[in-house]
Amino acid sequence: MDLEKLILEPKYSSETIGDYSYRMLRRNIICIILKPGDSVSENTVAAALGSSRTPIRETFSKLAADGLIDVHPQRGTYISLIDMKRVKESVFMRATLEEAVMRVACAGISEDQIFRLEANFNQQSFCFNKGKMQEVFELDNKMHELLFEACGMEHVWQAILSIAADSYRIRYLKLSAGVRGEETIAEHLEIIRAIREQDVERGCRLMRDHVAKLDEDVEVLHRQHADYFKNWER
Amino acid sequence: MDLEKLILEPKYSSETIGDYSYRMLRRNIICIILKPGDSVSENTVAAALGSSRTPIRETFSKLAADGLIDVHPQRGTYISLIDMKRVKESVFMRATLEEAVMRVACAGISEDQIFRLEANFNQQSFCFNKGKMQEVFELDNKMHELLFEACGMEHVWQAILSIAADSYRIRYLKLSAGVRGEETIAEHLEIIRAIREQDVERGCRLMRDHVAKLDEDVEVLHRQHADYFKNWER
DNA sequence: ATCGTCGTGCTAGTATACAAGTATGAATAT
DNA sequence: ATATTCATACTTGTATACTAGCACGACGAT
Repeated sequence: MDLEKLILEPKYSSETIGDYSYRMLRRNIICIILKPGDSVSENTVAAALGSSRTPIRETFSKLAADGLIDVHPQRGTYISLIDMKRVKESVFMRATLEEAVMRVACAGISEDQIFRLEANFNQQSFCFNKGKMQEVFELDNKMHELLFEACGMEHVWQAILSIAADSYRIRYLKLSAGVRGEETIAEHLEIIRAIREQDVERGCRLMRDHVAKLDEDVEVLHRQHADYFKNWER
Repeated sequence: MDLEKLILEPKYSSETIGDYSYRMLRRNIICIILKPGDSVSENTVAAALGSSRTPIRETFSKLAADGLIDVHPQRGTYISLIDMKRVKESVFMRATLEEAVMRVACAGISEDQIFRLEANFNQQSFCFNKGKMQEVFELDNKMHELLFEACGMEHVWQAILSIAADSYRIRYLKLSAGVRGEETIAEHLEIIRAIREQDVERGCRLMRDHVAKLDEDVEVLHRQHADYFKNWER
């Protein structure tokens, strides 16, 4: 185990150690700093973050619920492999729900909500041109969250997140590999335009296709890092 | 706080105290033994279950994620009010996803899967006639889980569960009040029949209506227990 | 050389003690 | 009678110590 390379942002003074360690660990797992199969232990993480085991245990419990770690009592804990079965289900779920939400959004959301989406897109475009892919990644996620929020579906987005962690790892790998960066942003622009023009059918189709594209072009990832995956069978 | 009336099933020897306490607390909250607004504390629960605070803390963390308790640091923890906003989102999500899953199921699932659904229905009907509403409640939930499982969507069902706790409390209240018990079971029969006959459109419509009916006839609950709810505005 | 035994060190699960902040109510001053 | 102060008890957050079980390697018997 090798936690020196952990990316550690500063801790907000208001947040508890438990919240902080969850934020950091989740981020490091999704960004493949902690690699699938790597071993972690409550003790070493606690030491790396300069805390005791108690708040780390809470964090492990949440990460296990996310499917990001596998806890084997009395044996050890490991960063989970990316489960393609889970990814497939996550894509099905997102495609279904985001289409339904697009139907609501295209029926009409407030001008302010549209502005927020456009402002987010503006930042995405800017960061992409500057090569700040980490920021693009987070803005992408945030844009979808904004859409659910605009439709009063915050909790539905939370539910999606609860099984989307593996999809995030794939999305991050693809972004790192330079796969489908520009196209993705272009699709975002089209989606926002459909919302503005209240073009329901086009918007739904765009969103359905957009989400489904997550598991396109993943073969190249599998070739490079076959040991990151499980339940691959395509 | 008044934990004498907690229903405590025996603990499986294999499960940890953390898992056991989560199972018991969740059950007692959903069955309104612990009432919305009631105060609970890590200490008193630990004492009631004869354990220390550590595993109870994990349980509290999970219950908070489910939206079943509200933790106020240094002040106290309370059984959360039933959030009608969350219920509304949960119904939207279930209606959308269960329809999509029905589309898969009606396209053809194995004979064995259909048998399991029918066996479950048979038990539902039996228990209902015997007045065993607690069992009916659990078989109802199980039936929907079986359907997702038959379509290879176990994780999607898990995601639904992650925001469905409040809906469960409502469903339980309705069942206790004798609201729409028989109709619900009749609908289950129709749904299974549609699957067997591979009648996609009828199956989807039945399921959509079935799920949406959760927030029908809830006014009577609100009249009886207005203090159980928040974000009521209908 | 191979197999089995046992000890050592690691793991996660649990118990307990302490820290820091909040609500409450009694005591006191006005 | 009312307002203020302050001690106290209770809350969750954190740290630490202990328990039980597994992996692994050294060592010895065969």
